[in-house]
Amino acid sequence: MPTEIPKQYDPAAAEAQWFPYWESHGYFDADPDPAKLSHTIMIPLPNVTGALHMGHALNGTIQDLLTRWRRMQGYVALWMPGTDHAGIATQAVVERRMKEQENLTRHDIGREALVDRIWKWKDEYEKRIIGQQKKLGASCDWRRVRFTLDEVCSKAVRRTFFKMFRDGLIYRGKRLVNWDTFLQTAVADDEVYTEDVAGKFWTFHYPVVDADGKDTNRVISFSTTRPETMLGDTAVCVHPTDERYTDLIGQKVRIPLNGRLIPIVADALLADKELGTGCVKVTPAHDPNDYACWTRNRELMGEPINLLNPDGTFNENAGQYAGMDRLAVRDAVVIAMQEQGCFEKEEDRQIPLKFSDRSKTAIEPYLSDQWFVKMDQLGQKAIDAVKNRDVEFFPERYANSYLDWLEEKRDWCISRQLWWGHRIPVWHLTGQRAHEFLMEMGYEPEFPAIKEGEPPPNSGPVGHLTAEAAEKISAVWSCPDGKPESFMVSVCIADGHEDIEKNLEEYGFEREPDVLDTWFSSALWPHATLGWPDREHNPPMVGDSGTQPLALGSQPQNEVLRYFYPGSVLVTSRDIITLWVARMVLTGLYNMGDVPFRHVHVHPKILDGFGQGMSKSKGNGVDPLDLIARYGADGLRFTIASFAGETQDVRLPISYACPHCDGLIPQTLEHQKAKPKDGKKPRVKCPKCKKDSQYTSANYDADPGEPVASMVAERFEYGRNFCNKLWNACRFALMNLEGYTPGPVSAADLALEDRWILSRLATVTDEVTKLLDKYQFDQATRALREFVWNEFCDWYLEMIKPRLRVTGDEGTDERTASEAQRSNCQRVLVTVVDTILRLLHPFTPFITEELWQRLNEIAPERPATADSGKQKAESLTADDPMPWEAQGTPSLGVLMPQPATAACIVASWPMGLEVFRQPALEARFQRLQDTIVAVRNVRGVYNISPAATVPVSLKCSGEVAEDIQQVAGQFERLAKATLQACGPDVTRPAASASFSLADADGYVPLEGLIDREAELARQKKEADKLRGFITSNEKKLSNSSFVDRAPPEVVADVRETLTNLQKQLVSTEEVIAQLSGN
RNA sequence: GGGCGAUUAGCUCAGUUGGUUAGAGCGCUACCCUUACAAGGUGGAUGUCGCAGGUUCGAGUCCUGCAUCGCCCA
Repeated sequence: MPTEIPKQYDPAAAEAQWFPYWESHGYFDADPDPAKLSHTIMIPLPNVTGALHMGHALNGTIQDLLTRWRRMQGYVALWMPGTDHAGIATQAVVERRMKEQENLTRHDIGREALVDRIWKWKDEYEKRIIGQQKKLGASCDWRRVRFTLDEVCSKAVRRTFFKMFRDGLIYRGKRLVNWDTFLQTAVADDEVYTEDVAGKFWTFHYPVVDADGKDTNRVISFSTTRPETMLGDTAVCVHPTDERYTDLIGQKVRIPLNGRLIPIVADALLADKELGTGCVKVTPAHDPNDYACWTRNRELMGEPINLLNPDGTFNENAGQYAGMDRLAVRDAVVIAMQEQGCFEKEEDRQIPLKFSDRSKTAIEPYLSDQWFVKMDQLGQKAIDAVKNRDVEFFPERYANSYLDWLEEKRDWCISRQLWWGHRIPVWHLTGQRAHEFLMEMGYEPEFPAIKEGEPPPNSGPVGHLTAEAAEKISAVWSCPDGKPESFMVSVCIADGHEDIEKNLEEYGFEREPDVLDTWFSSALWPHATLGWPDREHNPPMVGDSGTQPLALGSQPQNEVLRYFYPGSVLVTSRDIITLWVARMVLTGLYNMGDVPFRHVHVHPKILDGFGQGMSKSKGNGVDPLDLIARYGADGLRFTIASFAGETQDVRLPISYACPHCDGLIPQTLEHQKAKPKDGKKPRVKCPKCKKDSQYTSANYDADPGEPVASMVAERFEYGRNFCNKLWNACRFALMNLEGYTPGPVSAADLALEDRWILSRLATVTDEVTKLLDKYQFDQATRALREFVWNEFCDWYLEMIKPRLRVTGDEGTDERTASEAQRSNCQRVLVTVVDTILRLLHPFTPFITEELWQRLNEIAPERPATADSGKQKAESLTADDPMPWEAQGTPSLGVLMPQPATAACIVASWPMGLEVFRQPALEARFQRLQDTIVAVRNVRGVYNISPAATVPVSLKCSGEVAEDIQQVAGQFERLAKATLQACGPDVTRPAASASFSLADADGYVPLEGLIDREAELARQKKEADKLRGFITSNEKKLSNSSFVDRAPPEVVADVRETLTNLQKQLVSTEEVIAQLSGN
């Protein structure tokens, strides 16, 4: 049976088998269990715009790793899956495709039809994304998958909006926004990028007028890159201390284009004496800096003048230019200024221009009605949460970005002029009827004056129409000019009151067309997904017909929300710390009164081979499925985990694998950018077989049936090779477990190498556990890889081979002893393999499950320490220390057989191995390893045939000799050498190669093989190296400052090192003398 | 302009509170298909730790300045 194990690990087979197994056995399911602690991770919801790339794979790997690890530790570990509707991004993708393929705009098909199409898109990509996550091994509770626009999340959004509206935290105001004239919506700052484009820099002047409005002989010059905005100027601005202009401050100038008179104002923040003419025009409606200047000087300037229609043409405020596109107006205005004699000069210049990330068109600053959330109080609470460490960042430094951003307390613009999203639940009515409406509701509204761009002055408690209705309906009103006909009422309706909505609409109210910013709904993710605001029923799961009735407790209540909130850790990338993390904290505190998670782990970003972040727009994304197909999910995961440290981002050079010969073609920037031209898809040429082929691209799909060069990243061989090594180590173990019987292992049964490997195992277990606690996954993978490969495989497995072989004839004493030895050895081996599989499971779940199941067949009961085999946490409550925190030490280092769990995924995290830790033993063993390596070194240097056995003698103390003798038998296997002599009286045989270690000198007689000159040279080189070390150590010790001021243990260390080095040098010099002498 | 980070072997990266003459994987190289593993084994070569100063008995590590790159915010 054991011989059936293939020599190579087949990831695809394991993946296909074990994921459905886990899922169907309910191992991913997380249900409240008061007897255990919860561990909650909310997935940073990927958006449904497109498929996942390697950045998501890294993010997902870490979350799965943490979830599996905590599950093994005995927590009820919930990893909540789901996706984000990603308002503008998704709508833009669907609209673009519709335009390309059918030449239709959203206005052609209407709101309902467009939303319908986007839902279809969402269904397709949600399926694809979940498919990718499952391939990666994501152990989410897939029954709980959520979507930000589903019923549960929508209810949370609606409730939050209502609460904030009622509490006066939401207001509508005029604001300068980034306007996308193509998509005709405001876009957030983070959806905008800046690029330098070739532009022009014009200088004009305005005539200064006198008190009667007549032109004086003075003019004032200024420069601009956007002359068309002159039509909306409300002032020109100079620096208050600029002597060229001080006498003009307070006077007026005439805009030649339309004759309007505007003031000359002084503003130290906007005007710069050193720059250009020192004077700038002010167009508050179309420039953020000008707008800021206007807010400082509004009484001098009057209202901002908006020139723009939503589509980018100019409106009636532009006078004769109304209806023209803004760029056409620009040309016309320059000509008009020339004709008026007010043109001075024109230069070519690179101009930084903002573009919409969604439509790739230039952004126009645009004054429009938007909804805002006030950030003063909400923001402060979120700041406090981090300052008093209710929320901690790992690595710590990222708390700065969070705090700096929140400190600005900039109100959050939450409205988007889109059709895909949560429609704002506010109904408006303007005019007499609106006034009557309030009267009917029993209100005597006053006529407060409202200032543009400011929240309504009474937006605080204005809203409650009646105390009884305060949970359902809330309103604000405004009346800028105090006349009943300009009375405007905005009513917000809570969720679940369609009757009131209907009544309002019958009364004449119209619903707000805008939808909410996507981040508004994702901000609620940590509590919305758990069913908030419903506190009586658990949230429905996939396939449920309605809400879940609850079994626990006599009162119906949402146990899921109670149990899993707040979450444990948020795992994310640093670029959304402000956009998302801060807002989750803020809404969590507002809705739940507690933070959404205790820890925020910020992981590195995956860059391409050129140092660019991966993104859909750059076309450099790599589909994890391509890499999983080539390297296996575990290989991918292990490699990814090895990237995840706290220092920096990681580069991933990509190649394409030739479909004809598997030759590699390194990816270039051109490959990333290339798009089909004249119906032809770009191709790559293989340098090896010279054939060309289409290749995988994020920009388009390859033609069906074409051989396609897929993306590969050689760095993942790291993980793949490791998995294969593990596979073969376990294959060896399984092949040698024939006849295994469970039974106790006592200290007396342990060989030196057993005690060593168990000690190392205990040390590594401790290290890995601590590293995972600190989110240092890279170091954890290194520790594990090194242990498994360089200690377990390279040394332990080699050393136990003799004990696994049964010798002696049937019935003899030798046979009996050999069988007993084999049996003990098998038991230790089983323990070590079992523990390794458990330690590795969170990193490489598939292969460990596969091996676990195979191990279960042959060794269903395995020796373990008293503490290590049980699922202790089953009887754990929040008040108990977690098992790995317990200090209790089992009295004996004895292993007792215990039944293994049915699956690795539910095995317990290793613990209780501390009894085996023997640092002194590890040090002694290191000495043996050094000796073996030195012999190998001699063999290598002299190129001795691997078939030839060499004799070795060692000169060392009696104590060391005792250790060496214990493993004398291992010299043959490990160094193809026989230990001939060992002890203080050993002398150097003639014609031998030598080596010198800290506590032993070794000689390898090489009659006929040794080249005396070569050996002499080698020894001289060695002596030089030793002298170098010695000199530097002596220098230190002769420096009195060092001896006086350095810590005593450091000084002692140096002394010891020096003594050893000197001893080695003496030995080496002796050898040199002998070699030179005879 | 402000903040954060990076710069270590040909490539990709580690390097804990400063303490031998700096490490890993890949690649390169010599030998080996040795009864777990060639996705492997045993050896070997490879570095002015971005530059310039400073602190210190001692600096890849701390400080200052400079250069280059990346990200965030204005």
